[in-house]
Amino acid sequence: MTLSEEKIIYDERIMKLAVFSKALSHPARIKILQYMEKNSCCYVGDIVKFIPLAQSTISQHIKELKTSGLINSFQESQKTKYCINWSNWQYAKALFNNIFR
Amino acid sequence: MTLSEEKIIYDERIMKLAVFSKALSHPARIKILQYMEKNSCCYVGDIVKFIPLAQSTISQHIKELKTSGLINSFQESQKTKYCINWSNWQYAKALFNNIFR
DNA sequence: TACATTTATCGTAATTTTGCGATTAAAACA
DNA sequence: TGTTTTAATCGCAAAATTACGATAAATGTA
Repeated sequence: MTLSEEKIIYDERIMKLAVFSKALSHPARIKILQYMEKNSCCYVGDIVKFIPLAQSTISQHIKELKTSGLINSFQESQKTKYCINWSNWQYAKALFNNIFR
Repeated sequence: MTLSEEKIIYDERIMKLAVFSKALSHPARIKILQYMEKNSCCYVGDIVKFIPLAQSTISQHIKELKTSGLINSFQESQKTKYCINWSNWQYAKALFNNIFR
């Protein structure tokens, strides 16, 4: 990044795979996803009870999962419900299947 | 890590999945793996020609892939040959398949 | 023997990640 | 209305990641 000052361009699918992989690269985030898969959705409080990390830390991990596109959120008055984003989930599945072909 | 000073213990499969995901969480490393998959193996120099990053940076990425267990290395006099570690590759495939079930 | 090739490693800087406690904001409830 | 519940965000510190150039070590070649 010194000589050219240009960022390398990677193709779209590689970037998506990197983003999904990064989402999965922390064990707490894997546990959160597993919980959501099993229970279809969750609230932040469920995960706080499930994983021994501070509420703010759990919130941050969930935010990252959301940024990756693997989950989305629905406002339910005072609570926020988080669920797997199944279309991106399928996309991720396809990308991982493709590389581990 | 302040109150308890104890690290959370995650189960073995979750940790492995996190490690494999981290390996895949950088686009350059994905490209390296794709190159190796196609060409069965590679030398550092091949990747330096393939991806516009400094040789030291490529070396670092390859080292990380090796640490993750997804690749291994064989010394060939002055060159080092890197190849996919197929048994761990299969293991990774199974873990990703399992979570994206 | 001198030089070239190949890769690893060191030192460094910039950025990102991880984790926490404290605080805030909004809705629900008594 | 005051209190509780739920979750987001801020500020901060420690650690890890990413990238580079410089250098070193080992082998091959002229």
